[in-house]
Amino acid sequence: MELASKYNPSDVEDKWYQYWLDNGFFHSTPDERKPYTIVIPPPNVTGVLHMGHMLNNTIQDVLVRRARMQGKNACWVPGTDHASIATEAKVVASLAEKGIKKSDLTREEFLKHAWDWTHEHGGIILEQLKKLGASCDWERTAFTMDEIRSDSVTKVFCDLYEKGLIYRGVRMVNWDPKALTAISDEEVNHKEVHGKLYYLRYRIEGEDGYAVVATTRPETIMGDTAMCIHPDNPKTAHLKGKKVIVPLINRSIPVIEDEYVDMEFGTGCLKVTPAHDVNDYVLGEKYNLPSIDIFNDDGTLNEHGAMYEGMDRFDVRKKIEKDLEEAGLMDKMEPYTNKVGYSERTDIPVEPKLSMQWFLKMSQIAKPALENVENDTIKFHPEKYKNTYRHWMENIKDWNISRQLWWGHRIPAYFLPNGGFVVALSKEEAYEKALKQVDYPITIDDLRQDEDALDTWFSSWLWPISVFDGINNPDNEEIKYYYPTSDLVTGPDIIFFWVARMIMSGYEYRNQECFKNVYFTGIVRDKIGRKMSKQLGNSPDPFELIKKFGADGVRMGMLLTAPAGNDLLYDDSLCEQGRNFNNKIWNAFRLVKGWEVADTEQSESGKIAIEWFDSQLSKTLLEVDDLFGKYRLSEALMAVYKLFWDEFSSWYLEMIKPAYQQPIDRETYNATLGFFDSLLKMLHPFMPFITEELWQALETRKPGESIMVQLMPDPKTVDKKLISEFEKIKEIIAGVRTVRLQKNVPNKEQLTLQVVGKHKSDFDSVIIKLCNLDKIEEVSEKSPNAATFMAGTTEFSVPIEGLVNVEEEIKKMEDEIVYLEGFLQSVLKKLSNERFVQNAKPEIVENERKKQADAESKIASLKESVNAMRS
RNA sequence: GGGCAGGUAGCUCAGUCGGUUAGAGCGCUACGCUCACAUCGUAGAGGUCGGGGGUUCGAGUCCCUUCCUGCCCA
Repeated sequence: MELASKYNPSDVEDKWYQYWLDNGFFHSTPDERKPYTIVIPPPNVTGVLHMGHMLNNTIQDVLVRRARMQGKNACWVPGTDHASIATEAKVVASLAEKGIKKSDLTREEFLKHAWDWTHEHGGIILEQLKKLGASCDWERTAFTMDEIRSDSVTKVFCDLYEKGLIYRGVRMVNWDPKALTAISDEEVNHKEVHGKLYYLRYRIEGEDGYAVVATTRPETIMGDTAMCIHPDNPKTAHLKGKKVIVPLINRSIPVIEDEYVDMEFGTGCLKVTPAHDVNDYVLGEKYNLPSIDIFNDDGTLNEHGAMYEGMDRFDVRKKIEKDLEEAGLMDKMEPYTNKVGYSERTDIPVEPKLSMQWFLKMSQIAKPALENVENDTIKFHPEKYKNTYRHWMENIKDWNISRQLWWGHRIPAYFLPNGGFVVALSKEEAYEKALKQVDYPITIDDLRQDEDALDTWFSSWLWPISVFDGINNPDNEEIKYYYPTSDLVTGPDIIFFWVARMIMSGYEYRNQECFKNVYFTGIVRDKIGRKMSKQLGNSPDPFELIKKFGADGVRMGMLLTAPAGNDLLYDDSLCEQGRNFNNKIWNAFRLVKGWEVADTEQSESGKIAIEWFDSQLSKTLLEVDDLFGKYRLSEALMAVYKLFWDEFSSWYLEMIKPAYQQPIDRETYNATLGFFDSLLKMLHPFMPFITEELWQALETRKPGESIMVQLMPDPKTVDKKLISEFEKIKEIIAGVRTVRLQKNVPNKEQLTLQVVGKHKSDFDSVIIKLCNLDKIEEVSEKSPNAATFMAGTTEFSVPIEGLVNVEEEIKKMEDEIVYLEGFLQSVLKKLSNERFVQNAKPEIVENERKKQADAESKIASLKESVNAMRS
């Protein structure tokens, strides 16, 4: 077989993915095996794959493939969510390009456009995942707005309403004037903004003089309905019981007193705008103040804005500043930094706004969700996120679940002609309920369904249940088999949006955890730590990367430096490392498959190599198991990487490698194929494509066979003694190599190795082979013209006629003696300390004694050599 | 302002119960195109663990304090 010296991933990746699909290896149905389930964090249906998805889905695929190879019935459910705000915004924008305004369309017409858009762009991202090798059960692909999921959402809404957990009310909400919808508290990002603090003069009614109010938002004065002072503040005491005049519009408002006012801040006078500030809203409620809403939904001022009607809120701020100055009503202005809430979706400042919304009461359903994370029924990796989670859960607020959008699940509430509403699964059912509720004649057409849609998270929080249809059919076979799911892999940025709420719905609807482990990935950043973003243009195109480094290379790149929860500073060199590793595997395979096999007697070094590597492999298998158990995937990969590259390629293969153009004995060859088989299996979860390609070429396979459905090798007993003895052998070999390098002795020139004193010769065949020696001999005194080195406590020497500079050798040894004596001193210091000997554990003391003996023996032997060379 | 996480080699990170003169990968340096691989091989250099104080026979590890970074919340 002729194999190129470089591995070319693009030759094989599509072929094997198709093979896996054709053989149905990704598909799962319930059976008697143990289930292993992951539900994908559904990406936005109209999104495209970015580096975060690459990381996240690589991790999921590694977990799923490994579980499958452990004999579990692995099921990875893919899907997308409808992302109501983002998608609606995209559809509105695309319609605008065609000159169509959303307001000119009916709801039905708009939704048709939205579905068209979804069908056109939806699923691109899932196709992209296939390039990465994702072993999702594509037959199960779900969408948050498909029929099963939509029915589940409606059902859950009705159920929670029946339970009294959903209510409707006027509340101050975060209004996004661009998306034209309310958003939840979690969708607001607070940013520091450099602005001004304006000191405005409010004339006191019926007398001369002003009360000065400090505000960052002078444009809201038209909504003022009171001024508030602290009852105990002497500075403002003269205002008690008075009325003041709102600047420019000359409306008279009362002065109220409340301890809420911070006496230190500004002037001690607070303007109260109940319609436009959360805290003012509370004051308004308390003192029964009128609310004057001065804004339209799009952030322009309405008729209450007086002369500013129709202008945008930020334009008004500039204009009113001038107008106030001209009117002599601006006392002063100061630079000021404060925090402003921005919409996560549209990145514009959120407007606090009073509006009628639907809310879900959280306190009750949060309880089991908190408890079961606290008691590790659901484990977080890394654990530190438990803190974040606890903090949020203990301070939880009701969830605003309505959105003023069309794209999404419409709220199943139906208004009655003369007020009131009913909540029902369908309009027909609503009509039946309505008939019972009203005492006047109505027809079904008199019912008007709420215009609003539900928050997207109100559908994704059901995901682990709804993908198995566990809401509509709570007793179906699939939900019973696959639920609770095993692992969830997601970013810490959606711990509240999604993770916490899934946990709640899990307990509410299954009375059980929805997953056992949550693996929080880091956020992928660029080399210098910036978040990847389109604006910065610092995000690589995943497909260019796959083209350049191969899917396996990119997967490895993503994993290597991505310990859970740590941000990943992405750099192309990571994928390069992955690609290089693939090439290493490829070439190791080329070497092995290139050998001619003969039925000759097994070589001594081959025998030793097999015995040693067998143990080494088992040792790594156990390590990898342990690391996976702790979700330390990058370390698990590194363990396999080192096993393949260092132990297998650099040591094992060199040990068994036949001489040039010589055949290898069959016994050694077969063992090597066995090792290769095990190594490929260990590597497969990380690098599915190359491992399948080579596994198929390792032996003749039957159609329909695949490495991905093989079982992981079982670890055998690890011979620790053998492994540690072999580590010493490596040291000796490295010593000889160093001598060659330093003395410029080419490899082909045979050398003799002398051991000063006793030497265990079991591994001599290996040392002789790897160092190209003619023999290893024990000597009582080394040759005068020899380069020397220490391995352990033993001194070795390599006689090299004419190449050894005696002074240099002596200097080298003297340096070594100085170091060892320093070391010995520190050991002796410890041992001469009575308290150490008394208090430390016996094995620690014993170890120090051994160190002392070793150091002394080394020093003695070196001194002897120095003396011998001097004489 | 409150809370959380973290500061260990040039970079990214491990470091368990306090116990070898602190580890890995990458990068770097020197030499080498030895017939699997230069996407490689061999060898090597490189940290005193953010600063200060304390506990201890012994501290990267425990305590206090301080500085810095990131995240979350208000």
